Amino acid sequence: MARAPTTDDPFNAVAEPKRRQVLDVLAAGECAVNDLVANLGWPQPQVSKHLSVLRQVGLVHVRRDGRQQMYTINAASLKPIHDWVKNFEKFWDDHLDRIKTTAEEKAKKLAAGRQKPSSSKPSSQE
Amino acid sequence: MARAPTTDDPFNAVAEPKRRQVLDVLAAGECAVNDLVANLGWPQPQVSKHLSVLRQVGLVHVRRDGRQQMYTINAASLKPIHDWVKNFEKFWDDHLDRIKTTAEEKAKKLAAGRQKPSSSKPSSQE
DNA sequence: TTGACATATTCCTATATCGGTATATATTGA
DNA sequence: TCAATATATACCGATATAGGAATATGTCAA
Repeated sequence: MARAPTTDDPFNAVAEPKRRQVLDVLAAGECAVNDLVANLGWPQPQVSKHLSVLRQVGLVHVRRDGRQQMYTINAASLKPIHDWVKNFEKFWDDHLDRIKTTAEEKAKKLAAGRQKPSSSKPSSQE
Repeated sequence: MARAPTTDDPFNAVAEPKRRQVLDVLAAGECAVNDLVANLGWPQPQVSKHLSVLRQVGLVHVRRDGRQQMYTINAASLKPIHDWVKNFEKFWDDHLDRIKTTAEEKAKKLAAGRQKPSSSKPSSQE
C-alpha cells in the first residue's frame, strides 16, 4: 500500500506546505486563480492543481465570475485538525489549563490584597 | 518530485491516521511498544515503523527500560500545527470575539480589493 | 551459553504523489 | 467566427510511501 491520497482528508491535504500557503492567502478573502498565481509566484498549473486538491477535500469553494473562478476558503473543513490538536494543548502549554481555571481565583486574591505566588510544580496530568 | 517524506515535519507525520492513533494512546502516558501493540491490535512491526516516523519528527521520545522501549509523547512538536489552524478558528467559531475578527477581515478584504483582476502584478507579499 | 522475550530493520510491491510542459476547455469581446 | 484571456487537465518521471513477511538486534534469566 501507498500513502493515503492527499484528497482523503484535510490532514493529508494540508500536509503539503504549499497548500497551506494557498489557504493562508485565501483566508484574507475570495480570490481568483490569477490573483493567487500573482500572490504566490508559482506557475499557474501548479496553483490550479493544488486548488483541485483543496476543492476535493472541501477546503475551498469555487464560484464562476465571467472567465474567472473565484475561490473562497471553507475553513470549517479544518475543524477536525483543530479539534484533534486541541487535545494536546496542555502538553506544551501547561499554563493554559491552570491560568484558565485559576484566573478568577487569582483575581480575587489580588483583590483581597494578598497574593502569594506559590512556586508552581508542573504536573502534566490534570 | 514526490510527496514530502512523512518525516519532514509534524504535518506530514500526522497525516497518517494510524500515527494519530498512536499519539492518542501515548497521550494517556508512557507506554511500551508491546502495550501499544496490545492496545491498537496491529502487527508489531507496523507499530514499530510508525513509532520510528514519530521519533524522527520528534513527536515521541524513547527510553529503554530493560528489554522494553518506553515511549512518551512529545506533544510540543504538534504546536506548529496548532498554531497554524488556530488562525482559522474564527471561521467556524462564531462565539469567539466576533466583532474584532470581522473588523480585521473587513480591513483585509478592503486591502485585497484594491487589486485588479486582469493586471496581475506581484504585489509585495504579506 | 542458550533460549525466550521485546523491538527494530530489511526487503518487497503497488500506488499516489509533485512539478514541469503541453494542451484542452470555457468565457468574453470584436 | 476568431482571438485573447482564464483556468483546468493530461502526460511524464522520480520518489517515498504503508503494509506484510522474514529476520536482525538487544536484553534478561537460568
